[in-house]
Amino acid sequence: MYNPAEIESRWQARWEKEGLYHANIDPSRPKHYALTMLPYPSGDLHIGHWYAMTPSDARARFMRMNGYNVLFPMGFDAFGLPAENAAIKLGIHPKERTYANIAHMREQMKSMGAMFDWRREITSADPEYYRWTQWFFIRLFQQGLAYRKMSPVDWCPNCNTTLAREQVWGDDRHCERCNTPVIKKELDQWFFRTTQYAEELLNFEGLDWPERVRVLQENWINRSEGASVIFHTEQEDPIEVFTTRPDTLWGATFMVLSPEHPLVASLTTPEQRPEVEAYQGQAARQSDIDREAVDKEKTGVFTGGYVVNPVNNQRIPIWIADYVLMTYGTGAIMAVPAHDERDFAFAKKFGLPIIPVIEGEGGVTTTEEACYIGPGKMINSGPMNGTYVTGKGHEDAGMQKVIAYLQERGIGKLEVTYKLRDWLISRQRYWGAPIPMVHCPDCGWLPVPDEQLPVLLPDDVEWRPTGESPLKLHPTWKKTTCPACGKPAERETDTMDTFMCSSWYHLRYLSPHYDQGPFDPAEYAYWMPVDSYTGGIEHATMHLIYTRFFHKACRDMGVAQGNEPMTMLHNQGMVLGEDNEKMSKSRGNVVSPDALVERHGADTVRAYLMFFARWDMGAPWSYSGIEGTARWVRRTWNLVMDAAPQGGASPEVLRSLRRKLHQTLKRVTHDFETFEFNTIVSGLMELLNEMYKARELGAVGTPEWKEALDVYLRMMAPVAPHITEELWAYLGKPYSVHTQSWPQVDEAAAAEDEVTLVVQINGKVRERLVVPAGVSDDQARAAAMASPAVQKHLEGKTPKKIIIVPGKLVNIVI
RNA sequence: GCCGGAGUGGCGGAAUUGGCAGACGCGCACGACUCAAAAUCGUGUUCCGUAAGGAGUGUGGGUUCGAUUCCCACCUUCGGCACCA
Repeated sequence: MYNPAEIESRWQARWEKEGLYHANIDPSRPKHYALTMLPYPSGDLHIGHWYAMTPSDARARFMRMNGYNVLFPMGFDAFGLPAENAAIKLGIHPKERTYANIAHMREQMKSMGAMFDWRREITSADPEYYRWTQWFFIRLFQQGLAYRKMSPVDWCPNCNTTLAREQVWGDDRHCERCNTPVIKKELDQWFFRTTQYAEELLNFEGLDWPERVRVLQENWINRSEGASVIFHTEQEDPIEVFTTRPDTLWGATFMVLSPEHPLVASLTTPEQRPEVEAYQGQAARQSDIDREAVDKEKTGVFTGGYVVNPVNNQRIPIWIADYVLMTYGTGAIMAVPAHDERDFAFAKKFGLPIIPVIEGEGGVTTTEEACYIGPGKMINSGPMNGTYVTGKGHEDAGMQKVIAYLQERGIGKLEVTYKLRDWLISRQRYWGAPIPMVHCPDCGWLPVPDEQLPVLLPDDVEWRPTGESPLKLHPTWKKTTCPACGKPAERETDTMDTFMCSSWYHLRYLSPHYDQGPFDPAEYAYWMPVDSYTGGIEHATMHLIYTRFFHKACRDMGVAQGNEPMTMLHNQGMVLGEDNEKMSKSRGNVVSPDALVERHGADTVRAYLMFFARWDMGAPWSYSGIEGTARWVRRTWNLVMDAAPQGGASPEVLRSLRRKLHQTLKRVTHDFETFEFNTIVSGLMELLNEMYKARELGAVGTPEWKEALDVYLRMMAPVAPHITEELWAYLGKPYSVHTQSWPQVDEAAAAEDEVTLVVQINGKVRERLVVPAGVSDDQARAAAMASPAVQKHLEGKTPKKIIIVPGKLVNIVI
């Protein structure tokens, strides 16, 4: 009787005791660093964690059986808001709660039977870990990649903290954690210069990553090519604008500044001042939601100031309008209403002149009614008249000509702009790694000396939210002395965004207790880079951009090697509830892995998660569906354990058993390589069905049968590690099945000796003929024509044409 | 609006390169075993049709001897971005 609970706990105990999954440097074997994104210790392991981790584990096991020395570590991304929020609600210290959750989840994870090397476990909230998070912050600061800036930031009034751009979601711009609409707040904050790597981050060379992630990152970074052009006010103040359409410069009839633009105050004439200031106040009070509504009626105010268009010396008015954003480009635009929809709408509303400067094919251009934004030849553009432009990027010859013209006259130059912004690191919260910086009234901002790291997070703080950083309210914590002059100074009281912790965790796994640096260089040299990274697509524009940035910055400071930290990436989809909705407690559709393991065993749960959907797509859960996989696992057990007829199998039966075995091996091997877990399981199911048939026909006891069992168990081992280990031992084979090598395909055995030849007439299947494999085209044609069914359908007509796909198909065209 | 993915039986899904659509599993139906039920085993299961046969991979076109697969247009849906100059 198959008893998964007993088998699984017994083998797990033995594997752990004997260190079966310990990964150590071994120069004699090729390495494989398999990494799956570490969980946040929310309290309970979710079926989604199983869905992410167990197929990744199976893949890691497959690689191990293929001769690789595999590192497959696990840890906890333990800092962060939810722990703090939950703690506030329940009155339990975040640290206490987080570590209790970790203890619980670690035990839950062990029930997966995964090949995690627990000796390498990390917890990002351990001082032993965040000492090095702080060390990296200081290195980035020393590289000039960390800087402080007063800036308007997205602030969640419920979480009482700042949010990065990607932590603000949806049309109503709400907090990703608590759904509260965010507001703007002006704060002095730490930033990392991710923008310095914008161009390099667009280069995915050598990365075996999904197209989807690449596109998301490209859109996020959003490179646009154009020119920067300098205009001068009548007071000779320069105003720089960025434009992707320098070819339309002759059509610029006004300029628009963002209401926050620094020059607005000095440009505004006394008579316009009241109106301008009122508009600025109104814009400041408006949330981004209102400001960014696309179809919103344009608003704006004339400043009273003018600039001169450098190409034609036209004097054009300067307006301010909230459709120009301070956070993109230079916060100022040249407005060309004739060839930009937004400028067109603005000009129409405020009665500003519209001058067409591009004429499309057939003389099409902008009229009072419609704005023409397509390609064409330049008109009304003085020396550039007649130049053909597409309006798309630097590669356009017309564009090059225009930019060259601007450059010669010192008016403008080639420019590339990115939407990517610098990474806002500061969080006004308690449960995070303290930013290791000290502010001295005389010396300014200085890093905490390395030997004083870690800057410990104190336990005795008032972590209930006040809108101020909890560390600021601690009576003594922030008081220190200046590392340079020794005078009293204050610590930075903000903590770091947790994405900082997860940007380098793959390095800490290499040597989690190493105290001479963030990682042991010998371990780094052997294991890095990560060969296979798996995790959710939701991290495409956050974690995966940050960790790439981090790696490149480390490379440039000589701490890391290579251009990329993770060479291969695969994303799993999401397991939805049975109701096809996202799982949530409030919907009551959450699937508990613990209950499933108790009922079916981990092997069945693992197998079902691999089988029930394409891994990269995900699908709704089905409680009845898992019965099928449970049946398969049980049938595997019974195949080995049940009494069966001995002997009597014909050579044909044995031949076809071997054929199916090696065909399956070929397929399963391929599917493991390409992360197609669902067809791995279905392939094994098919093979099992064949083995049952062969067993009924007396195959048991033959060498073919023994080979089939051996290979079947090896193939199944990565999917269902416990039952295969048990059956492997039962068959008297050497411990452990998981250290066996992956079987080799016998191509000759896998080859078919008969094939089904499909005969079509005008593309419709009319006959299926079983013929020997390797049949010649002539033989195929003859066999097809000889078929009575074919003759019947030919109705005596002569074929016009006969197409033959060797060994597969004959299509007779009449 | 822009970018990307997806659309195949009652359901989850399969189909190396343009060549047998629906593997595998769920569910369902019938049968065996059983006093009975569960479990297990067997058979069947895209739709229409008694059958011969016909239709069929979101819709409409196209290329081709042949299209789930390639091309064009569109619809639905999911995800991302969105006054980005």
